[in-house]
Amino acid sequence: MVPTATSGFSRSTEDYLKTIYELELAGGAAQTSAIAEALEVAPPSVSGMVKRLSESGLLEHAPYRGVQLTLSGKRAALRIVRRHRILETYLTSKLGYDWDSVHGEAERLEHAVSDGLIERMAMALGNPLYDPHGAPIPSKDGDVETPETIALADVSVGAVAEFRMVEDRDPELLRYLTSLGLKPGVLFEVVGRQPFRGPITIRVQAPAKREAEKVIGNELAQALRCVLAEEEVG
Amino acid sequence: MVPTATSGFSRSTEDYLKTIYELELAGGAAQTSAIAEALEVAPPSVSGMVKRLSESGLLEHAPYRGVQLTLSGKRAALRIVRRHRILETYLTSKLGYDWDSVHGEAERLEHAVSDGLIERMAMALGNPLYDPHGAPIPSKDGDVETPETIALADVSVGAVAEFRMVEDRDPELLRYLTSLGLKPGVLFEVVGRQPFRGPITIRVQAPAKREAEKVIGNELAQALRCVLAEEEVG
DNA sequence: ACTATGATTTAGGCTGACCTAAATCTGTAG
DNA sequence: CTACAGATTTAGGTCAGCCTAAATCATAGT
Repeated sequence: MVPTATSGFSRSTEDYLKTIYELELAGGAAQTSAIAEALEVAPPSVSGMVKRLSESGLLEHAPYRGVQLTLSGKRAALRIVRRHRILETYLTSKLGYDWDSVHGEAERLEHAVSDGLIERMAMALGNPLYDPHGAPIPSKDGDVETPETIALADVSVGAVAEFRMVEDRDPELLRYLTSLGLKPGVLFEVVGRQPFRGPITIRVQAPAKREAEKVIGNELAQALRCVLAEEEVG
Repeated sequence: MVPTATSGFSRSTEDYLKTIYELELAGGAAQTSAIAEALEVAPPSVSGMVKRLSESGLLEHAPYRGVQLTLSGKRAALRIVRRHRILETYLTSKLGYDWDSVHGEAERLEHAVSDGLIERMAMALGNPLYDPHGAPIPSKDGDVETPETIALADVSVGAVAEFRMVEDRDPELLRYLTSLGLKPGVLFEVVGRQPFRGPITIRVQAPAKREAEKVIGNELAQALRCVLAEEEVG
């Protein structure tokens, strides 16, 4: 009678929609196996749920091909993404959480908070545009920025770039970035790169600190989204 | 795999435990029908759940007689009560909610927040002892005050008393109390009472305001928990 | 053009939590 | 002491979401 979540959809439905949305962003149509892996569920469970979701008009299913959110599916997904990111921002700004520990909390709360509470949190935060990991927060009516970023691994040697964004899922990775002084907004210069997908050396521009050089493995450097810094005029 | 709630119990289980705890407080052993009514569920559903809960050791069931929480059941129930009341307090103090609109929100969130988040909220509030409706907040390890209160309906004419506490479930009732100037901590004098369970007239001691008289129906007056004010010495 | 491999779906089952209808118990009133 | 009313439990069914095992499809490589 009283649904678990506040959308009229079940918690499970909300999780599927969000996951599918994120997979679509990362690469076209979401495959059954990718959804299954992301949700830690067996592939047949995905087939079953996909059938229900497509009967509800939330997505379209081309059998054996993949799945695509409809407009209403995308709306519902973006609503969850907004909640998730506002929650993460609120927890870090107002309750002293570190950026590496907010994901799990937001993952549960995103289904339980009312729209009204989310808007109050957003208001209390001054309607932020980015979450603590640099991800853009969708607006209430479902518009999201899709930032043009490149992987740190692709910044050329000698260039100065700004670290903008990283996935929020891996606490260890985030703690490691903290230890490197890397968080969204930080500028760094690429001072070297080893061949054969080798590690990259950067110099982080820490304010009023010695600018130590840091070495970053290629795999990690693929996950760090950056934009090239504007050249100073003069 | 990942449970809905953070206790290892299902949301439903948590709701049953909390409800049974509250019914026990109000009058000995909780009856099946009372649980069913409180949870808006059919009586056979309660029988079924009670069986599962007693198999889990959370309560003892005397068939046809009623149900009583075990120690571990009570612990789990008090944990939810604590969460509920801290959430209500947080929402009113930090996010501008009125006391009439926090119950539903807390009802959903109490199952989803982590223990850590609850403690952070409690900390941010300065570890409050009462929620916005005057109900005592159980400690982390499950101690609760059981305040000695009497119904406003039982305060004798001429006496001065302090309004202490009211149930949080009925938003309309709470808004009505607001319109009367009644909230926990407010002092009032009983200036009259009509016979045959008739209405009661009180004078609320509003600071720096004209002390208008208010008339309160007997049924409402039963719901308002009060303590007699200490006599001023002198 | 065919076949093997991997992805996907179908088939068939389970569990928690709910329901209605029918049976059974309890306590009270005569 | 019995019978009945009301409360409770049992019986039997549904639904969402998950599972494993088996069948089916898509495609890449010969």
